[in-house]
Amino acid sequence: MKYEPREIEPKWQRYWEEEKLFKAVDFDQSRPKLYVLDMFPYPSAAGLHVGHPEGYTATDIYSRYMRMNGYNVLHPLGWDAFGLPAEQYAVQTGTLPRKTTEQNIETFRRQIKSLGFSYDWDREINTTSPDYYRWTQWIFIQLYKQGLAYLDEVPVNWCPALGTVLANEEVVNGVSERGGHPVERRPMKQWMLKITDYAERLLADLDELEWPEGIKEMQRNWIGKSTGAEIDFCVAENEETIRVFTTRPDTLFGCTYMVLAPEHPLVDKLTSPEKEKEVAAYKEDALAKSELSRSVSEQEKTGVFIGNYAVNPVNNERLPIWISDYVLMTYGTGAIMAVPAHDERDFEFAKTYDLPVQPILVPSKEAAEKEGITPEDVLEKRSCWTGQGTLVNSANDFGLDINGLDVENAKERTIEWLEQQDRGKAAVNYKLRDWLFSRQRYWGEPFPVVYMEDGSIKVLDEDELPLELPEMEDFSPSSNGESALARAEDWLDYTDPKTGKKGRRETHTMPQWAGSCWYYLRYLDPRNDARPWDEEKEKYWMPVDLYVGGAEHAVLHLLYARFWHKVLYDLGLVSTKEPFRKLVNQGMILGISYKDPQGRIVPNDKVVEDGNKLYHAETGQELEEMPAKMSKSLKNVVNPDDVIQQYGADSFRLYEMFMGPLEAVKPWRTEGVEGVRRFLNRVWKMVVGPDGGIAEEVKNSEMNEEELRVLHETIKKVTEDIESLNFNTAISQLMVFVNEFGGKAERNREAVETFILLLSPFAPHIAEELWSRMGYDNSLAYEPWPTYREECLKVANVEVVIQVNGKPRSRVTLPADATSEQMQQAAMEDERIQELTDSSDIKKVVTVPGKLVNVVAK
RNA sequence: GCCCGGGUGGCGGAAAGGCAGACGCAACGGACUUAAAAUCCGUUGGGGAUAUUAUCCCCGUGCGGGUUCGAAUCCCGCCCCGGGCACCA
Repeated sequence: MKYEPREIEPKWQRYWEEEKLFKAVDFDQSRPKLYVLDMFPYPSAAGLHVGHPEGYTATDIYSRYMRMNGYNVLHPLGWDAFGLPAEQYAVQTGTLPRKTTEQNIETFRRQIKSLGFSYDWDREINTTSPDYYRWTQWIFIQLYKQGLAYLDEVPVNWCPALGTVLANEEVVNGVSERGGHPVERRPMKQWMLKITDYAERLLADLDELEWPEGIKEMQRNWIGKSTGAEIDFCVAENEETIRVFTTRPDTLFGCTYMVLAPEHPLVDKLTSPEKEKEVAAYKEDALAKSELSRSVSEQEKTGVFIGNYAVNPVNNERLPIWISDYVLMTYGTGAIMAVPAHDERDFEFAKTYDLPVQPILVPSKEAAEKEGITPEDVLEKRSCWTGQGTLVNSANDFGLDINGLDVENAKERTIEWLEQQDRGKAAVNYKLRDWLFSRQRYWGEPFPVVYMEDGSIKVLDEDELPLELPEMEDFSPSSNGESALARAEDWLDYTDPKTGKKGRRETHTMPQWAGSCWYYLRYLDPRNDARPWDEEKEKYWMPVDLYVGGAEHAVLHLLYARFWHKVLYDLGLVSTKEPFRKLVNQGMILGISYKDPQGRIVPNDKVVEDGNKLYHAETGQELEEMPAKMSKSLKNVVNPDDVIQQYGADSFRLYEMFMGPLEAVKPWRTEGVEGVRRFLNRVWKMVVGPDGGIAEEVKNSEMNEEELRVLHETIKKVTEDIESLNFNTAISQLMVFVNEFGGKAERNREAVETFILLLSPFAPHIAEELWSRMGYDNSLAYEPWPTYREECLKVANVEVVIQVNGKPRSRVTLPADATSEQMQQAAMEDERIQELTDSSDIKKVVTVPGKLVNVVAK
């Protein structure tokens, strides 16, 4: 009887679902809890692609394994379904987003279920369901009440093509991350979340997380903490002071001019009458520039002198004040002290406008040499030096002398002096900015906010939630920066049920990230309609023990969710400081593509095969294989439905895990799926006979030493590899087992049963089927995980390598527990070794017990 | 430019400082078959020597050095590829 995944897979999927086999039990005190979470998918119209199930398979294997180890596993899934792509798709097809979203979810659910994952489907959630988003709104209200949500008129990233503003995180190189449309800066009234209040904690608490170092580093860079000083500069002939932030207070004596951001509030006040025209023109220019042109660093520096001077607090030198767009209003104080001798940007600007350069720091000869310059180059203003060195020309008559100090001590001393003089203080700055939280879109959570006629802002009461999204025929955004909701007449008008006062609802909606900021908490108590979650359940299940998802969420989702979690923690609503204890990023799966000799990637439908070679159908150029990101345009997308149809879900799962390490980027090869399918065929034939019963070779026979060793080696390796998520090597060990036992005339029954259990987390359908054919009535999902016996791993004799000067020259078989002396003796007696060493002196002999002897001879 | 990853057969990839290439794919040879597919068995890093089939030698983990009895693995200096950040004072 043949292995037929198409028959057995749906059967077991039905069984698991009907029996609710993977139900997570709240408050089970008899077993330790384990929360294993996948980043929930965004159900697109294209359906699942092969990248999604990679992480899901990994967490499924781990969950199934841990259940067999006696854990009470919470492993849920849901849908992150609000957001721009769904709305755009709905606009294109002319259907309601709610409808298309429902269809997409249905497709995703069907596809995911066909892979046999052990989710607790009773906990399925959907961010677009009013039962869910009422609590997203509720959390927003808590943020508002904490003063962490505020309205601000800010220059934002307005994207005309998408008809919405975007967060800084959603703008990449000046164009929208989705779609690549141009983005311009434009002042608008927006909801902001004060994530900056949490910058320090978001940074510090990274240390306690078991996350990939790279992701933590990316978050650290994003938060961008710098320590330095704030220094006040008096303006000559004026009452004003200009405050700057600098990380290099030690270079204050080298400051020769100042620069303000063009938007700086003091610019107009400080501009001299004769410079007004020029300044106004420059400001207009700078503001019109998009983020793109403004952030290209190679661009030449421009600026305008505003006709006024500030005073350097350490030496009373007059410093011309300039404006330039290389100074950003959004970082620090929007003003800088320029130290051209020791800052590349200031140096470049000073060269352009012929401003004075004052060196005050000399590098050591060696340090300078490494950069290909000399200390004289710095002192004679030919080179800019930003590294370590010794301070010079840095003393005044008012008690500050930092000459001869190194950078660190000079910083400290300068700050001390500034504090004494009341001219500055130590300060910390973060690159992180507040989170722009509104979108001019229809398909998102409505803000529970009303603008009252008297000008006040009212957030809705808890009993007014959910504020449901009105159903609209036309939900395209308006061109003036308001969302479609501005046209929802009936919905807009609000009358306070208690006071009777009237108002108009907020027409913006929340960004896609809102729903995913707290979904892991809703899984704990998904049907609670009195509270977002039960606090006791939260205490039982949290934190998430393992979180698996793509690295593209390194800063966005993962930073936002941590921020909300910390707010909830401060409100006493959650019991842990951090939501996700251990994080793993699965690597992308690439498609097979081809490149021409110029390195250009050619779409797969333009590739023709002739003999063993590949050619471009049109140009005739010879092509070379090259993996590339799967995309419709390259025609290299693999559809999981096709793979499952042809090879089965177990083969699909096994192949995705066998390709290579979970975190690595790997190219998809359908031949590889055939390989693991062949493996499962051999597994089937190892257990099942031609009549469908147990194969007659499976019996209560004695195992020989080698079989015993392979069995226990397999238990050990598979166990350890699942623990460390090295699924590829676990699978190769399962293959080793089948290579050993598969063709044998006698296959020990116990060994075969153990093997089925070891295989079950990876290929659960075939494992269940074999288990039941072995005569068991119950699912194997809660069978105890096999354990290995140390003594069975040992073998009586081992082959010991004998090296001469580190090169393997001979091998001898010795008892595994041979002593160093015995090994040495065997090496010396070896004919080949004697031959090789007889004309030289033996200097020493190194032995590694059970492995190797190295004879060092000269 | 800066910060992370990573470079091992034809390909995906294995290797607590101890026999490099486990496991799989592909390829080749053979068995079965009228034939093919499927399946099974065998070979497969490169070069060379001896040679009735086995034995041996040299080279080989991006490049160049170093540490060590011994390096894919550790250290120093480069090159290339992938990802992230990018006028953040």
